[in-house]
Amino acid sequence: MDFEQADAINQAIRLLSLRHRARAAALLAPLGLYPGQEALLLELARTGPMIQAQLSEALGCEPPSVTLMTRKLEASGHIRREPAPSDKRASIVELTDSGKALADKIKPLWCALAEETVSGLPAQTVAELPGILNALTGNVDTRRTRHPHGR
Amino acid sequence: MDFEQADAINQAIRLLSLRHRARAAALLAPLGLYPGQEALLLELARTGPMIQAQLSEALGCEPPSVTLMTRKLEASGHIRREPAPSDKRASIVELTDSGKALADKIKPLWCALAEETVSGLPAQTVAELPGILNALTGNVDTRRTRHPHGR
DNA sequence: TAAAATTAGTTATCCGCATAATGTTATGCG
DNA sequence: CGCATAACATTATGCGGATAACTAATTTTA
Repeated sequence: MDFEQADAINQAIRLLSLRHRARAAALLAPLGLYPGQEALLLELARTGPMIQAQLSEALGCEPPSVTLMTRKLEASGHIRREPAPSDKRASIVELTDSGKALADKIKPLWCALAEETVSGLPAQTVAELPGILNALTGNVDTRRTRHPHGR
Repeated sequence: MDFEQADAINQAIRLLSLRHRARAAALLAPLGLYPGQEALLLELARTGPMIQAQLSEALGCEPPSVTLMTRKLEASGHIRREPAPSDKRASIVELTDSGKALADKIKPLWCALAEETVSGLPAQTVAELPGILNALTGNVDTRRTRHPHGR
């Protein structure tokens, strides 16, 4: 692949990251949320209470990031952390009523963001989009797919 | 659009951002670069010297971000900043010899990253990918959607 | 031409996310 | 058993990127 084409792809991904995140930030700001926090709330709303290690896995970010996110969301009253009875190392994270209400407010915003993002594209492209993006992600994911002679 | 589908799209974009950036970071680390800096060096290599406001426009990030990036790249000797003769407010940014050499080292890495990213996808999808991603970006770009398509 | 508005750049501060190092608890094995 | 190792969580630190507030220089306009 020549550099022009490679740069077009890499730059497009970089710019999409910046703009999609910025747009998400603008939509979430009225709810008092920063981008990234909505993923945590939605995951808890979808799957139910879980410990931080599971959240870290589900969100695809590292445990220290989850520590900070949960601390802030706990401070704002949207989640609650309780010690896990079966494992004294772990904290079970769950939504408060406030957090559940907030998750319900996020959902329509999330739909609006996705619709805005794909507007103007052919329906077939939209339908294939998640699969394509996940394939790209899987190709560069060094998190789960550890290589034999890596690190 | 229902929430499931919307979330699949938004989450896929979020995860791709994280993973692609992380992979870029791993590739750039041996060169002493952090992700984001390569875009600045490549833009200068492509277009030549320009003032920071033009860099900000080209990179799609805000002027304060450019201030920090240029300061660090100047400190590591890869770029040089000179006062613009025609406008005493502006600084002209250009690559040093070290910066030019570094840009040439980045290019193969950038090609490798793009190839890795799209590996396994049908050639037609790869060919359409930049256009699709740019369309998505344009849809959520609240910054300034002028320019058609350059580079 | 003097005043107002715009533009270039910097500083300060915030957030998300990362890695490294630390303390604590579980667990696997000899 | 007991001890080494792995796993959960946290703290500290650093980077990219954002906004807000500011200085200084340029342009517009009254």
